[in-house]
Amino acid sequence: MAEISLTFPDGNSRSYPQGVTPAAVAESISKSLSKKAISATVDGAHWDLQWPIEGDASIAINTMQDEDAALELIRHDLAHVMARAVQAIWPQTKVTIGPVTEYGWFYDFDRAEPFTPEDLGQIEAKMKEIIAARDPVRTEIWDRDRARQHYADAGEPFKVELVDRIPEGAPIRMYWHGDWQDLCRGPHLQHTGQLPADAFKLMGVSGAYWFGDVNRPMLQRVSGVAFRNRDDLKKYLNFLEEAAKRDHRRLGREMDLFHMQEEAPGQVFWHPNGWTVYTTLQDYMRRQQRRGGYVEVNTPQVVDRKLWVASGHWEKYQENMFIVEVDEEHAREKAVNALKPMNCPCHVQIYNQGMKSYRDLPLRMAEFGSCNRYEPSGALHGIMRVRGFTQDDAHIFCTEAQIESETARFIEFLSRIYSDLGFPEFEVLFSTRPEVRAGSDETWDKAEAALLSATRAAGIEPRVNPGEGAFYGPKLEFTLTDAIGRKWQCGTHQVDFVLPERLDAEYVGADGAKHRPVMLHRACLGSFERFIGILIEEHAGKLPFWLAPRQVVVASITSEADDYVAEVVSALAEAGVRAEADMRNEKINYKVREHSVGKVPVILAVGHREVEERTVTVRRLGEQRTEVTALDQIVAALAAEATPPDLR
RNA sequence: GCCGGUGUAGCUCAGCUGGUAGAGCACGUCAUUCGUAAUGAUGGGGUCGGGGGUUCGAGUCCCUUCACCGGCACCA
Repeated sequence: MAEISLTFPDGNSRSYPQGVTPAAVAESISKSLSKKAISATVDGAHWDLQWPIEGDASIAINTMQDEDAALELIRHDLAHVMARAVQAIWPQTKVTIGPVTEYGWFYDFDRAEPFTPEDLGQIEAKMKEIIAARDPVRTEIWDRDRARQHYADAGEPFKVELVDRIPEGAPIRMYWHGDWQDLCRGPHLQHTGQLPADAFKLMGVSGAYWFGDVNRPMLQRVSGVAFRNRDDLKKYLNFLEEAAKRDHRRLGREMDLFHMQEEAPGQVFWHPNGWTVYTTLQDYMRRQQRRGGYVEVNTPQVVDRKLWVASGHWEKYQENMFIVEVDEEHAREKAVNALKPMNCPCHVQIYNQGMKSYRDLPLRMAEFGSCNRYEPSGALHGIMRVRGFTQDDAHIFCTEAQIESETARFIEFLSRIYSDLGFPEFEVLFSTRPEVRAGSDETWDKAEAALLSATRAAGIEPRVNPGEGAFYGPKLEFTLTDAIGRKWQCGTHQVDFVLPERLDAEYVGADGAKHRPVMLHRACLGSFERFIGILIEEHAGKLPFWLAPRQVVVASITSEADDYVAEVVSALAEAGVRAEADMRNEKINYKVREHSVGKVPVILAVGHREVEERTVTVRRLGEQRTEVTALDQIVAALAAEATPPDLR
């Protein structure tokens, strides 16, 4: 029999018969390794212990110490164990797919009855039984007809479809966990007893379309999380609790920033505190835009259908628009208007007033554009995904030759803003031409090259997202990562060849002839609503001092200090600090607690001593420590801190 | 939009198998003037998300509708 040579991680090689399995290799090394082994890595591929190795290769035997392999196997085997448990309890359930996710797995089932949250406990108990049974896992490769027939006989139509979808030439692997069988690409553990029975948890039930397609049946997804040990699971559950505490919907209420109500779903009622954050951020953006060479405009909310037809929105975006019909007395038919879902068509109207020359370009037109989109009800989420919002929007009208320099300029503009707002790091995604598109290949070549080279010139290598560009042009998307690792796409920069054409924008070139400008759609924050939501969650409500809605509370310890409290508050207000007095007849403990819960960054406590010495006792949010400081000193210090980053 | 869940006082939540709504916090009043995360007493506050039905009787059961939550789909 032919021999092959396997090279171990330490560099040593040994020869084995061709077709040897990693299980046998582990066995040949030591009894204990063969027990502990969970899988192998063969030439970089994750390899089942039962799969034969047919040629010379590098090999490493994985154990639970190898985190990546261990987590993948634990989660993947748990998916199978769960599906088995579900079919054991409800035999009529049809199985579909059960992949590994970031922290666990899910399995989609087809069953007439819905799973209830109470069912989860039962499923979990059954899973633990299966783990305790230490059932062996085995695998075979079948041919397509046999696999298809097997699933057809078993009444598993989804599996039949999966068999059909496996590409020609790829092995069709059948797996057994004990006597329970599933189609699976593997790899899997040796036996169910290798699963940690105390390190997983079922998290919930939800709906999911088969293959993500709205037109296909809706399945029931049961999902879980799993780790290598109980501590890791606990850590993860803790993390979820922490994330829940940062939830902007909860903090929005606790900090009295905004509320939402049934009568205006997906729209924000900004309270004084929240509106302070909003306007502070907007003031900052307005200064940045002026500095960045933009002109600011403002355009109508309710616009006649004619414009949306011309721009193409009526055809492509209508179901997302709020339509407003107006019955006018002498008109033949109702006037049909729509609330603007985007600002671009209106900006072109301003551009089109008067003849533009190439000397006017690039023309950077910004608007804090208030838009309304009829988002599907299921998409709404706090102030992050809403139906009424304001974008920090701008359109740059320029020539094709200016795309590159304007892109570079925008990336610089956005970098500074993100850095000021506490996000020095961001990722860039570059979406290239889709199948269906407007504009010539030559134009696309130029635009894509311009975006790419401008991004690279900024020292950023974008991740390419092939074919995901808009039909009207390629785009860059800018994504922030927050303090707990979640990603938020905020900024965007899109080239548009189509809208200037549709809305007939033109300029007179140096040659005296008329030309089409290119439009660049761009935003940094995206929408104020969403960005403020991100800021709240990023900082867990403890916003940077300059953005904090209530910056300072001056709290009296005894009512004899009231006059001095008022004096301190007005000194701070005079210096541009948002300060308020708390002269209520309450103990200082009570006041400190209340304002700490309200995330006020600085509490100044004053009693007899402070009145006499003209000082204040400073307590910063989250610190136990207090510090006595002279009044004029703290006023100057807080005034400096309250200054927005761009004015320092 | 789809699947599932939830909706009781401003907030967080209790209210068993139907018998006519309750706590803590918040708010008002009074007392207390207090040194860094809840002082005490006392008072007011709910057509139980909306509509319809079953029933002698509905917060509780049924239907319907709206909103929210978790996913899926969507985010040209």
